[in-house]
Amino acid sequence: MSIDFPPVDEQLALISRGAVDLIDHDQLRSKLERSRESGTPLTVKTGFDASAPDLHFGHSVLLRKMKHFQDLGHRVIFLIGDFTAMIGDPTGKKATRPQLTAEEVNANSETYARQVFHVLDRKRTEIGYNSKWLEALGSAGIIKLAGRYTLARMMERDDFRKRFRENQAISIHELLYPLLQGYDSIALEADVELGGSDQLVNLLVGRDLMKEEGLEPQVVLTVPLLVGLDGTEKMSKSLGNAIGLEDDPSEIFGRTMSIPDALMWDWLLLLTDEPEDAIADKKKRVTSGEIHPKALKQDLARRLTARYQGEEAAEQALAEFEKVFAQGGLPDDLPSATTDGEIALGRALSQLELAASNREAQRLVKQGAVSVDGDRLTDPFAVLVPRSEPYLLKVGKRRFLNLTVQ
RNA sequence: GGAGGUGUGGCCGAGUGGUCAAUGGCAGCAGACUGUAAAUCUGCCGGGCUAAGCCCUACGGUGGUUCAAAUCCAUCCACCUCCA
Repeated sequence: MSIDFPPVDEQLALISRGAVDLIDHDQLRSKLERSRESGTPLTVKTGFDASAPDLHFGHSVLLRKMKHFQDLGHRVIFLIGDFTAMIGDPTGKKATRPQLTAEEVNANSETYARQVFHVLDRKRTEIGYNSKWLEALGSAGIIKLAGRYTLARMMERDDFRKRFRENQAISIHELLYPLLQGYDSIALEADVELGGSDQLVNLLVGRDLMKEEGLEPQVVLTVPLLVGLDGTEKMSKSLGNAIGLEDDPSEIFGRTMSIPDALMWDWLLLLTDEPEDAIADKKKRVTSGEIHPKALKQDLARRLTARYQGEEAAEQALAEFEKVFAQGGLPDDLPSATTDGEIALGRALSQLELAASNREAQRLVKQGAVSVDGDRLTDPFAVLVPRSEPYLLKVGKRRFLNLTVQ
């Protein structure tokens, strides 16, 4: 069966949108031309490390790029590195990574399989596992593969060179990672490989190995690493600056609102399909004072929430956000709890998990972070006596609780 | 095979017998300011106790020396470097 592809220039524009590296452009063009003439889709490979348990917006940048290819009619392979997970990608690392167990890999793969389809088209995505061919390679195959690359070339990499120079350990198996990843491209006969910009050197190894194998080398396309909520570090769950694809609507909305204004432009480019000139125009209008940055950020937050949680939930999240933060009001559904008998304020906070510990609770109260029925209290030993109406506890800006004292 | 080094709170990193719940930085939390931002300023930042105090736990593990140990000794573990 053959497919009608959009004009090559149109495809190139969408593909290169937001990209960091494209190696190389002319080769991609000729691949696209051939594909269009013959009606054969390009094979687009994206490897995912099986080490990340939950997907977040950072991953979605890459997933969206995959989606672009999908929308254009190409064949997209979501390749789970279950075999390479035994090594762990050394890219950018200062130390050897822990090797995952088979169980961890399996669990993570399942999570992937569920979460990627928040972005990708389920019916048109192939999921692959590189153990399929890497296991078959055997030790002889791996030695042969290793023979195609030299230590000198491997040490051109900044991460390895740096570790070597600083007398940090580099295990032999780490050198195999890029080679095995490159072998994936051979096995799949990939036309294009996508990855984060930190993956550039790994992806280029794939190109080299393909050439040696007598195949047409893959085109390498990298996308930027999304900067997280803090506005400086790349988004990662362990840094706590991430938004998960499966987070609650109010979380997605609220966290998006918390990014620094300056980060909005990046996010617009990488997380939405808004045309680049439209983004530039908005930026100009914010600078000139014509648009308030908050309005723009709110719109972005609403759109992102809607994408993963639906329009309705997004509207609700927006309304609630305005009510709670802009107007100091209350959220719609307040959590509630009940205690038996009178209780000191500080104790109530720790027992009800509004604070991590008693000491923490007392600190918060003393710092003026706690209000009861709208009045700030600063005495952690203030007693909440039984009454028919619940007390409204507020800790900081966003922790609320309706407390009934019986 | 030989010689040496390192292991401190979420992270980095001081501290080499008491004044150390442990300097400093980052991260985090809270307050002020705002647009819930950012930047800035301020405070907090192991836990328990109705507390300007007391107690418990903590400096890789275990055991010891000492009135007193993150600091000394022994031993074990982990990691690293150099020489061969």
